[in-house]
Amino acid sequence: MSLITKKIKGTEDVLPKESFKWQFVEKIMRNEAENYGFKEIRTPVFEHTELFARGVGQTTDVVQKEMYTFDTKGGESVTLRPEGTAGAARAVLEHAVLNDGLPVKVSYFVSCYRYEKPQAGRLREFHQFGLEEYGTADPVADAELICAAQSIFDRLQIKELHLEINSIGCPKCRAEYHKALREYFEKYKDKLCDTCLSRLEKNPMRILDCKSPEDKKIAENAPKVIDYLCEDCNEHFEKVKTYLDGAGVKYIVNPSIVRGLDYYTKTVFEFVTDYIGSQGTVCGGGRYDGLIEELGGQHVPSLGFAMGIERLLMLMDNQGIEIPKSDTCDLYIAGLGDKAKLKAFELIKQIRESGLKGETDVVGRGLRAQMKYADKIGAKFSMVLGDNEIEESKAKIKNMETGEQVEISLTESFAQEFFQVYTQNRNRLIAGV
RNA sequence: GUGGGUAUAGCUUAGUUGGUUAAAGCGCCAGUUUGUGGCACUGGAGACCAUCGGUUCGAAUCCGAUUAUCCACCCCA
Repeated sequence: MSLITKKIKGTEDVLPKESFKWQFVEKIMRNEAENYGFKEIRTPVFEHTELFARGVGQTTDVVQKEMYTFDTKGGESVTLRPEGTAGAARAVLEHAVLNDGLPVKVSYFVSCYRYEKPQAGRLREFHQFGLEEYGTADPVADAELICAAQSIFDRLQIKELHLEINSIGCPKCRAEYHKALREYFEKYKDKLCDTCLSRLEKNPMRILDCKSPEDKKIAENAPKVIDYLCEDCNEHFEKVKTYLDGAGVKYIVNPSIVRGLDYYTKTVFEFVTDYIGSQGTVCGGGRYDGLIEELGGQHVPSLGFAMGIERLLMLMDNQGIEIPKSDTCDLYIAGLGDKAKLKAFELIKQIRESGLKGETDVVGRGLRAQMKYADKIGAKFSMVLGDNEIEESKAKIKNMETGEQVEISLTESFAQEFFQVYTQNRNRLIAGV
């Protein structure tokens, strides 16, 4: 296949037959975000490279080897966003949104870009829905945020998605912990895998979630973060758990949850499933008390999460969760002959102006083919329009499911009359008659 | 970046030990006479068998390379 009809590696098209799935989950996410008091924020796909380097962290894989970075004609380095948090934080800072009163709660739906090798649940262009909250250090905010994510999953009827939480402490207690970890793993230096050896220098916490069985064994007896949390962090974590218990949100504490982005502090969490292959994290987030300061603002304790839409959709698919299709057509008018086709064209416009979905033939098909088409697109009602109908100024509306026909007139009140038939039918459906 | 699997119509696949016009189901289009869809029937369009090269009288089939794609590591949503 030639280049011009080939999509870029790691990207995906959402085709007309499946876009309703995206629209459905987006709708629920936006709605639930509103219920929790989050307002949408929209930011550009690209930012100054420096933002991500500072915000996400110089040492992270995302920044070091996965960013789509390029120079503009003006010579500045810009980067396609690899995640949504940094851009949102930047916008909030730049426009002094924090002055509008705290907390500031924002939601977003964004495409993200990372130059990785594609596999199940991992794309180069992917989509995230996220919530961010700025200006609260209270553990109740952590719990509320997690609740919001849980509510979304509940409304989407997702099962077997486990919430795992942990606390990685503040920079102070984490430094202590890193030290202890290094001391511990030094003893097993000759047994650790190569990647873990380099982690020992860079970020020893990552050794904890190494998949290698041998390393896992060694990590089992490694010092736990929880034991190294300072009093403040420990109390915070305990309270988060208490609030979650209070809200009836089930979780397990997993000390090996680490999170790969530098900005996280204290509470971190993931929603994990084994329904979608090895990339099982559908949602990840936590607290990032230092981020706003890192970007040049005041000390503003904040937190947030992001969920991967593609992974979510894959999960729902694999669990056989049916997503309701939106109605495609309320009335199809089949026209016979030039005169009738013109009339059909006029009438269908009235239907659309009345707020309903209407279609008529646009490819020049015969009656039978038009009826087949009406059936195929799932039209609720159909109407045949020929010379007879025009002469009598009356036509029959056919219920495509029951075959039942009702006569209505082709006057200016056509759309209203159809609307009556339409609502009567819908009411009967609701009443279960 | 490192491994492994797979490449035949839009989709799912068949193609027997290399042997003439590459097959089926679904989907798509048209028709089954007089103005009504679903079912059924008939017909049609649609594939240089991923690409390039090699072995052979002859390759979708064997060999090699390339590309794409999938899966895993790594990393993360």
